[in-house]
Amino acid sequence: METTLQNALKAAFEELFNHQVDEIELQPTRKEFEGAYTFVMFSFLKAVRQKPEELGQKLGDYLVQNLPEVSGYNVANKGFLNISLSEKVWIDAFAQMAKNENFGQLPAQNQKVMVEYSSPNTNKPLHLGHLRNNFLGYSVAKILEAAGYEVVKANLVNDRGVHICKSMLAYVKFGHGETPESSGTKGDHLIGKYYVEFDKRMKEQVKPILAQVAQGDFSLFTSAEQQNIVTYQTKIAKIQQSVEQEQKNLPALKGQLLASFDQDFQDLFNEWENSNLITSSTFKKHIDGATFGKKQAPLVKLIRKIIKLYNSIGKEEGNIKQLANNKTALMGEVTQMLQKWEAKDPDTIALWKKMNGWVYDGFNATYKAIGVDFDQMYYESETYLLGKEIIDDGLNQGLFYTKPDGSVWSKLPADVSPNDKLLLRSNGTSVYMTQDLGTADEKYKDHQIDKSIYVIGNEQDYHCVVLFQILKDLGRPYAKGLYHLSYGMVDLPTGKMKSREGTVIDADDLLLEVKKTAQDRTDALGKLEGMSDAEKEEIYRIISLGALKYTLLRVDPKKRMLFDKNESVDFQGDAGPFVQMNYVRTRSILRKAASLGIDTTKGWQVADLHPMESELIMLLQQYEQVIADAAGLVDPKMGYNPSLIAQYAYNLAKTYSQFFAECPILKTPDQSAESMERRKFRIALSTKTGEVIKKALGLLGIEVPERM
RNA sequence: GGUUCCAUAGCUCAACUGGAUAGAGCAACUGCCUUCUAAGCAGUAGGUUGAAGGUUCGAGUCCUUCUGGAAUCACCA
Repeated sequence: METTLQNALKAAFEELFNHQVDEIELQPTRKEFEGAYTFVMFSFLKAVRQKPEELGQKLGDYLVQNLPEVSGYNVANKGFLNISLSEKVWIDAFAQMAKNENFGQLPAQNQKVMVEYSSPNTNKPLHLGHLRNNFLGYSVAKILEAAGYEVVKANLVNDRGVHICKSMLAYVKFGHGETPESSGTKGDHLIGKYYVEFDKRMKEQVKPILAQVAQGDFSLFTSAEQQNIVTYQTKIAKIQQSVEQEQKNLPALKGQLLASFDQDFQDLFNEWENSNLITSSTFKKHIDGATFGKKQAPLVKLIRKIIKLYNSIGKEEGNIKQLANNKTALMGEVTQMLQKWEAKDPDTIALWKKMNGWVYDGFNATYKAIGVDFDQMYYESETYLLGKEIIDDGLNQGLFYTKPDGSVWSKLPADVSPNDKLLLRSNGTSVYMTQDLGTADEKYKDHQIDKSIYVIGNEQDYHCVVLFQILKDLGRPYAKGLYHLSYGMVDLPTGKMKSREGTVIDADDLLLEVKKTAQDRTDALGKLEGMSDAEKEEIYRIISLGALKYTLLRVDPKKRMLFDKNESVDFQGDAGPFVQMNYVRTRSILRKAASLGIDTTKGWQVADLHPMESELIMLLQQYEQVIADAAGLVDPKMGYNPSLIAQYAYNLAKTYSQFFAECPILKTPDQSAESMERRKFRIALSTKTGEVIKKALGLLGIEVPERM
């Protein structure tokens, strides 16, 4: 229909004004105005030298005369041509849609796409951030399938390296042979416990080293490291100076303004000042959350500045700590263990396999619980040696070069990166980037994919840019199909999630909590009476997952989002359960219709439409377009975006809810044939809406219950 | 310091990529369950889109500057 209108408008321009138009853009008419499609005329006014009202009238008349489907038009706000379609168009469109079982499945693209997501570390359990990643990846895969692609879901598990050895070592030293069975702990959580344990022990060991450094004794470090430490310390000293500079202003401002703040603020301020101005996150939180008067602003601003400076010092100190960590006895043992692992020492490998097995059991349980799966697993333990032949390839092509110490580097265009990228250490071992290069080749070898989507957080934007650039420079055939679906971090009200500060929301815990809420709410409504416990459990599961997935997917993936455990998982309004509930209503209608003995298989005949009916049909008709948008068929930059589907599903559910409240479906005013036909039509409309809701939610990885 | 991203109602998010009177939900307030599932529907209130300039028929969206926030820039992964 849209293209018919576009062509007709093009023809109109040519016939009426002898003016060639390449592209006509139509948009759905806004709800407040009469019409189905809107043509924005502004850009054409000059070319055809017409006033907006005249042009609108001429084009409108032309459409009405030439297209039987167009029932009318209006020109609004000096430039918007709103085109109305006859009700018959909508009725026919719906009749066709209702027959189409494959509605929502776009024609085959004859292309293969790989979506890589999840990519966990085997040293700690999954948390909220992973959930966003998993839900996004799974949903994008479903959307691409609906858009006609063949999809391979891949998971690249980070199962080797220093961090894995940390938990292994901690387990050997402090584990006393504990197992998931003996401790009653899920495997991934058990390993996570030892990773934390390692960190704790290392912190103890690093203290004396740091004390030594503070006294100017760098004897433990190599000369290069010593240089770095000096650099860091110089930076710290410089920042320290700035702090002192700023601090000088503090007493005066304090004397002037502090009394104007509330008691909470004053208390926190005093505590902060007395603790030698050490960053107090509670104080910062208080400042960020509060509003201040204009007069108070200078003091607040100064405090902010000082806190920020202290944060910078913290970062620099962190760098020194990092170097010091490597000098601890524990880290020495870890390095030894890694070398043993790489040398395939039987005991080390056996331990590694045993512990990884536990983690995989744990992960698989969580994957199963959240309803995601994979077609292809990759393990870094198997891919970390890949990429070496790529090094040769790049050296031959003159894209890489070798430094005197034997390390290999990649040249990069200045606009991509000012620094060259290390690919091979001087000791000949490969880095993260090298592995990823190799894995990219491997993926292509395994599946001949046309497109490859990496679902990775935006903290790795730079890494992906460099990775893709190198592959492009190397002339890899799949390079143009690479796409980094860069999603924003999930923030908590307390700020960023940090495992060290214990502010991580664990995935398994969260699932349990949300399920409990779903159960309480469902039970309070009391609609599940007479069902078995197993049936109820299943419904709690579906609703809680729906609520959780919806909250994480309704936000534009690119944007960072805030997650408040107490408020974020909504069950009302713009939320998963609301959409699910409207599906349930359509099912309820069907059940009731069957019990009334209404034959829903036969067709129906209506001549006109209630406004809510046409609105529903219009929305239903947009479904396939929404899939195309969400899959990036129109514009890849806009695509890979489940939030478009979530928004659509919510709109459809909301519209159905209005229709449901306004239009009696089964109840008829009389027994006339017309009323009977109307009833059958509304049942069909209801059924189709339910189908589309189910399909749309399916693209988000959300299931629907039959009752709730 | 360089680069990139972000700032919209009290809160969480939208706004079809430059279009109409900036929309939803939550929270607050008013109505509506003897009738198809009220996790609902209808309504009220809530905005100088961080600030100031600019580009044009038209700016939340593009450009410049400023303010505030985040990420990143390793022989870590």
